[in-house]
Amino acid sequence: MSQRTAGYRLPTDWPTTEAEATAVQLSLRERVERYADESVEGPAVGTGTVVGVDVAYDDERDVVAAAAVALDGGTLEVLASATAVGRVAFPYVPGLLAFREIPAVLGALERLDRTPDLVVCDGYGLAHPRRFGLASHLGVLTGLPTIGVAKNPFTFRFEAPGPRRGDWSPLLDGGEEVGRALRTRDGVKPVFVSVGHRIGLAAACAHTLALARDYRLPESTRRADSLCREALRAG
DNA sequence: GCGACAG
DNA sequence: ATCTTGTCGC
Repeated sequence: MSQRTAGYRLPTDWPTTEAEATAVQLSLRERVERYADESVEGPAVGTGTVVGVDVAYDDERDVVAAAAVALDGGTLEVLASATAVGRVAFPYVPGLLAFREIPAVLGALERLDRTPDLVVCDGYGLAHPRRFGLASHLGVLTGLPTIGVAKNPFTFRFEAPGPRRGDWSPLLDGGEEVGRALRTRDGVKPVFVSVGHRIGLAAACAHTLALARDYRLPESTRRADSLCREALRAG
């Protein structure tokens, strides 16, 4: 026992400075469960409940809105969704995105009446300056399997993958492979996949391809993106 | 010191 | 992230 029964909760000591935030990352990264790249452990592809999370901001009003959308991993149909609106908890600082997004994301997950088999984040996991991006952080705080699917290569390098859907190339930080540039649509620019918690890199890419069946981005993040924007207007 | 920099 | 219409192309 002890996966979670009482909901997700935000640590009471949420950082307010960059130094504190960085220290938290260095500490929590020890708690990430890493699987081998080709590991078949973790959530099965094409089944179960996949949850996409995303956040939208209105810096004018200092308001943030998050959304969590649960999809059927096989049909990609929406099963349930939830949103949370609050105050911006941290400024945007490259490498510290999690401190800005996670408070609101946990609120939305809390209100979601489903237990995710996998959570898909809009951003990075392992592919991070300190190997502890948004997806890694959310995974550690919730205990759930997580992956990060980003739209930009951040500070990393990569050779263009082949032109077809499914083609990929290593995403590199120096000589270390921290993720993959994965083509989800023929002839369209790739997305950048990295593992968060309790999943391997090949499985993370397989899930991404299954979710990005009709568009470049995973259906989970597309639904979460539109929903949090809608919630931002309303809230 | 300068430039780059997930969302 | 966000400011923002139409438009070229399959």
